[in-house]
Amino acid sequence: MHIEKFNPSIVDKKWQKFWEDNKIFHSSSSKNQPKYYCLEMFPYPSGKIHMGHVRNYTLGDVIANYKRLKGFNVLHPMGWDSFGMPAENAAIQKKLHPKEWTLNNIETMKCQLKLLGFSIDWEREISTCDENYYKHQQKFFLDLLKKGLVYKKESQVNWDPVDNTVLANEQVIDGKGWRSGAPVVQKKLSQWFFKITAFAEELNSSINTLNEWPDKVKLMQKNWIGKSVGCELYFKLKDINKKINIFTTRPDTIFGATFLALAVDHPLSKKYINNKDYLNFKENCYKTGNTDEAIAKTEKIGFKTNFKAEHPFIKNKTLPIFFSNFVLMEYGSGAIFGCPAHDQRDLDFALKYKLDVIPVIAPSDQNISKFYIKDEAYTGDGIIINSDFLNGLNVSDGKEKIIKEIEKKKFGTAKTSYRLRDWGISRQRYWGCPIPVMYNEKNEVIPVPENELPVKLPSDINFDQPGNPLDAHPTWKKAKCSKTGKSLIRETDTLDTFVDSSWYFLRFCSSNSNKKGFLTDDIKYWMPVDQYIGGVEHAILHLLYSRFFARAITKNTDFEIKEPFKGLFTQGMVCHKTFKNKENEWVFPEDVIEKDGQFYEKKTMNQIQVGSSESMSKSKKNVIDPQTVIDLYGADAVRWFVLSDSPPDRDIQWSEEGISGSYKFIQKIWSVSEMINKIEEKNKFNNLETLQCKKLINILIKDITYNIEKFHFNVAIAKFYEFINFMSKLLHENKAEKDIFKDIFKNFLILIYPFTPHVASECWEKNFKSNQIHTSKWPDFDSEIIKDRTINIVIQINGKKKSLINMKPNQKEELIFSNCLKIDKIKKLISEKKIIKKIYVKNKLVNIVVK
RNA sequence: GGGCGAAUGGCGGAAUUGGUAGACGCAGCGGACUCAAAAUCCGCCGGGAAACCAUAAGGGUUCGACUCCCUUUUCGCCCA
Repeated sequence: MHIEKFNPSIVDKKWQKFWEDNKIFHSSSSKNQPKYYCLEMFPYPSGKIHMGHVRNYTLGDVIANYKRLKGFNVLHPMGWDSFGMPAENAAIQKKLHPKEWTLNNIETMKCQLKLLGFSIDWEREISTCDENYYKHQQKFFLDLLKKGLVYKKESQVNWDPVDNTVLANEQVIDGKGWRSGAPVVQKKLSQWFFKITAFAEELNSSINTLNEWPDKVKLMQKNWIGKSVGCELYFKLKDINKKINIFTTRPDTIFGATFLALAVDHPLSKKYINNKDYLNFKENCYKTGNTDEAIAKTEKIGFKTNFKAEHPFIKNKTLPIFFSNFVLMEYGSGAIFGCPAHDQRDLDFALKYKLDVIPVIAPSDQNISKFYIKDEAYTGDGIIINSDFLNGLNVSDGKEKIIKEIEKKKFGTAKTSYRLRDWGISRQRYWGCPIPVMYNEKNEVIPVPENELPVKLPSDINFDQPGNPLDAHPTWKKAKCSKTGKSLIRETDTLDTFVDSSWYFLRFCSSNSNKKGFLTDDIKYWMPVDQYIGGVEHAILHLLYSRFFARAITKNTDFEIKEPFKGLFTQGMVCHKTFKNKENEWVFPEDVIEKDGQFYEKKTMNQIQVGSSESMSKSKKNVIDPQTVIDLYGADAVRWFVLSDSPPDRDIQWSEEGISGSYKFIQKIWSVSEMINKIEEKNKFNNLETLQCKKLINILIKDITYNIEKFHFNVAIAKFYEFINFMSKLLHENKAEKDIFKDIFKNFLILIYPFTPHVASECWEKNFKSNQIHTSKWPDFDSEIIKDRTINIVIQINGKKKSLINMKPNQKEELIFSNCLKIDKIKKLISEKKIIKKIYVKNKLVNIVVK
């Protein structure tokens, strides 16, 4: 039998054209059908798509296709996160206007995404640098200004004195500007902020409702928000009329307090500015540095003062006061009380300075009288002891009670603090959304009237001078007040690009609405995003900002959004081996050739050092261009490969063998299809194998459905291999019956369509004379056919597998045991031993415990 | 330093969550077809002659542990 090869370069284009011409992937505007919103993080248009994009969008595409076949109205859009620094760098380096550079890149990348056959609704395409997008953002900014959620304040920034610009933390490398190389200075600058802290509590508590998010991401957000519940507490100083304020999250351990520790520059230090010993000590403290890391690593040292603090709850008890290197003025009030028994840092300090250690919490599973602290603090929960009215309570009840008491006696107040800081959104750059405000001669903020929006970026811009190009523009910033006619100056800062991406998922719901950023009816129907897919690198900022911004802009509207992303999936990275030549320079994989297990540089045939496999990055040149691979193997093979080798949430190793294996599999689907097409009608076997085939397709339906729902695409793929190998074998042995095989294959094609839509569509057309596979219904499996007529029951002795017994399911326990005991091997193993216990797990195993 | 997670053949990984460890793929080995090669097809493929031993190492819980608990080691991510 001669079978033509499957030719992806022709077939891919054919179907991509068909899908586009017939608008197959456009979501329906009718809102009667159940909806499914599948969204992948939109790309920054940096030039070409990379393998990470391919993986991300393939994962989403499987889900989108699957949900369509399941009968959902699917929204699967794509857009461009198109503002940002690289466009300005390109402008400087290549003398290209940022807009031109960006639009070119979008064009290229859009073509590439289409080459992969993704089922994207391109009619909803958006781009954040488009004024039709950012004009709505400017409106939202003004809304938030009205709501009091945007404000301006002075803040410390990283300032590059050569480029005259603010740098983000990640643009500061070893204390120097990444572009100028000049030492960065700290500067106070007036900047715009979003009041994300107003939502700190809600953003924190609502994390618990996100049960389709990875625990890892939820934890990272919780840690970032950093809620700590505790109280402020005032200690009176003995003999002088002064108080020291401390913040603590463990007021329940107050009876175990044996000292106070203050930051070296605490206000009380003024009393010691003439004390040489103190000054020396202070000098020493500065040496240790002030990062958490430095503090954790260095030995805790203290300087004992002559002051004593009165214990608020124990009459006549005083606590010594130290300056120390492990308390910083920047945190809280620069003072803590030390409870050595229940804090390791405090304990280390107490042991060094021979201070009392009073245990006040005992583990509940231990004998209290025997419990004592040696050199390890006890930080767990337990029962409070040695603590007067708190005795017998657990930690959380103790906290509650002591805080009440503290407030009652006016020794302090309950306080919840958050690590989260307000979000600084000012960027001194050109290629971003202009902040729609102006200033009058008194430097007062005048919001741009809504009917004057959008504030457009000027297109004539000059990057020759350092600093903010907008600020340097000769005319742009000059404006007039529409009411008074007075001259005004525009804000020349633009918005952080994280603002752009904080609401784009709302825009997709109404992407063609000109008047409003989104329409209530649309977001009521489409939101929340049912499945969001992207890299874990956005686990904190982007996802937290989106949760905040969606809340903020829908607050007090007719549809408030709590959580924009119902389900979140974070995919792993695509890795590749790294190559270095003799000169210690990175070498692209395409310039390397393998021979007898050794690697050589193609040009010179010099040997190449092979380094570890790392996530693909341009700087290490360990990148594979998706375009080349698509040209060579076709879209389906590439899609298949990025899904096949590893679970989607882990890193995947790109390999030449892997992609060619995927290509072979695509060819195999085609050859099975062709063989089925050519089965002779007269073949009638009704043999065991065809029955088995019927059973296997039903098992496959079950397995694929289960594994797609669980995001176990790599397992789904293994199941496809297993099935097609079985079919292929029967076809080769000429044991296949036409009608039955066609029927089975029909279901197989529907199942594999979400993964490899081109080859599935082509096989469908060839076998079933229809180009409508996408209108198929996802098949259900027949649970009767799946059932085994006989089952293997494992026989264990003392929990170890010794034998198998084949029986009909649901037999009586006694019968199974008696059959087991008839087996020679089992007889032998049991002889001379006493049967202690028999365990039977229905239809699975028996375990005979002997002695 | 703290928080979180991971470790299974030569490699990537399965094991529907406490019940037959190693599915499936890659690499490798043997064979068929071919003048030959590629492609394709058919076998084998953790160790051990076997009893058995094996899921990073050691302990525990259990009739039974890759799966749960404790200790150790290594690696990864996050916060500083």
